Amino acid sequence: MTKYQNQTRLLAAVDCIIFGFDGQKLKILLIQRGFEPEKNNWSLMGGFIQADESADEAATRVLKKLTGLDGVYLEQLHTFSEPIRDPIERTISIAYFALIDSHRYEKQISHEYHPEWFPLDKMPELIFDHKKMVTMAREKLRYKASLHPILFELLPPKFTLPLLQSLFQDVFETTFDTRNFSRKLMSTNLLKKQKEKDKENSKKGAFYYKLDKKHYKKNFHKFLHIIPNQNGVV
Amino acid sequence: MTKYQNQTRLLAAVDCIIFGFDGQKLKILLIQRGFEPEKNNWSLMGGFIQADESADEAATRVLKKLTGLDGVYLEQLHTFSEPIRDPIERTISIAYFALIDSHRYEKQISHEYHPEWFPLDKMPELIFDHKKMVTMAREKLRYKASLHPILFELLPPKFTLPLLQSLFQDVFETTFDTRNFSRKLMSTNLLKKQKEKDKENSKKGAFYYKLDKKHYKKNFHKFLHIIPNQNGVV
DNA sequence: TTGAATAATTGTCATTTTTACAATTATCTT
DNA sequence: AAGATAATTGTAAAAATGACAATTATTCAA
Repeated sequence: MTKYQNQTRLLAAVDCIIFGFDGQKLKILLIQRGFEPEKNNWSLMGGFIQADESADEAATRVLKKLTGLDGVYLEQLHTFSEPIRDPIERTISIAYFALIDSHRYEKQISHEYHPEWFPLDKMPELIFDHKKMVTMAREKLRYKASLHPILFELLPPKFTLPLLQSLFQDVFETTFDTRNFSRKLMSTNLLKKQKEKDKENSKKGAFYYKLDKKHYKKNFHKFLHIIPNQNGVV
Repeated sequence: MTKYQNQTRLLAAVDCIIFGFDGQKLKILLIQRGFEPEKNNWSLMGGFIQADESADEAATRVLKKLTGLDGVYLEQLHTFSEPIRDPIERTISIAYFALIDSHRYEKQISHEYHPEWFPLDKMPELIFDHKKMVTMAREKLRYKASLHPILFELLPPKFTLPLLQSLFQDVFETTFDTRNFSRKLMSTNLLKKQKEKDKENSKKGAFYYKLDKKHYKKNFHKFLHIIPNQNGVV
């Protein structure tokens, strides 16, 4: 059979908004673009979709090329398709957001792209419409995190309650009452208390917790409202 | 500057999952495809993205072409990009879901595409991956509707509480206690009681309500949990 | 006119969840 | 042994939810 007639062909790319948490701040991973136009300017990690791969596969490939990581939380965010978003040639971009445990990442990073972590309030100018992508990713992260336990994807396998709370506080730009936060999280039955403590960050030490993986997968949909009034959350 | 070298160009289309409510059942609008392949088989309404338009614009155009309607609730759902989803030529499809007041629609329908409403449990076979799109759209509709007041988009400007409840019940495939449902909806302050009643459907008649548009836009994010336990909702 | 039929409307109480608020505990350092 | 630091834990009031059925407005027929 013949091809479709008289239609516009265009390029399709993926771009990844990669979130990480270093124990202090939520950050995103940016690279310096390696080719023209906008060569050496800050950009999301991305790449063109190849003839034999889906967008999901392309995003997974691109993410692995940069971080070396498999099995990363990756979710399609939105497709950006303004005709002139890329000045060289029409390219639509399917944006994905990824959540990674930055400790795992440190060991395997590819330095080929000059990647760097930026706190969200200290991001440089970005090429094309990447700023808009980041904004949308951030909104979606908040939205999902207020309903589903996705923020655990940013943490190492063992983590303390104070660390967990500081992550939530940073994501939502607010503070929580320790007692209420702890109770809420415990009520999910997602956390398994360990016997060891983390003694690095305090004298008393804080108990480690692990995620109950089975419970996590089973109850991903029925999480809870972390944020009482979702002001400004999309 | 020269174009990007050695990359695959492909076609980009939009497909619309159009939901409507006729007072009885939630339905979706399907058409019979007008060209090969799969000519005359049931399909979502769609079209190729043109050179000068974004995906949003394409979806709006396609929707208007079929329904004649402007200002319809339209939201990007997901991009489908399997390499072989269209056997003729590689085409990625950006799927949108639309919510329309089917009363408005009836007056302006285009019969060029042989459109027909189908209840969700009586859909015919669909071409390509359109079944998957519908499934995802339905999940997203439930998900959003349990958190945000989007179902009003399916109703005429004036509607009764019994009608509203039957819509919710159909979407969530459950029943609600009338007293609790009413209390919950009233607590949103989204509804303005009218003085007239609908006498068509009962002897006593049910009061009409209108949506408080200002409140609606302002508080779209802070709706409520209609569904007590979101079992099976994504 | 009255009574029966139909469907809409409204109220209460027990339970659960949420929120606000501070004292106690474990450990290290001096 | 005392002081410093940060983690851990409890309780009571308020709000939201869930489970339950009686009352009301209207029409139609006797």
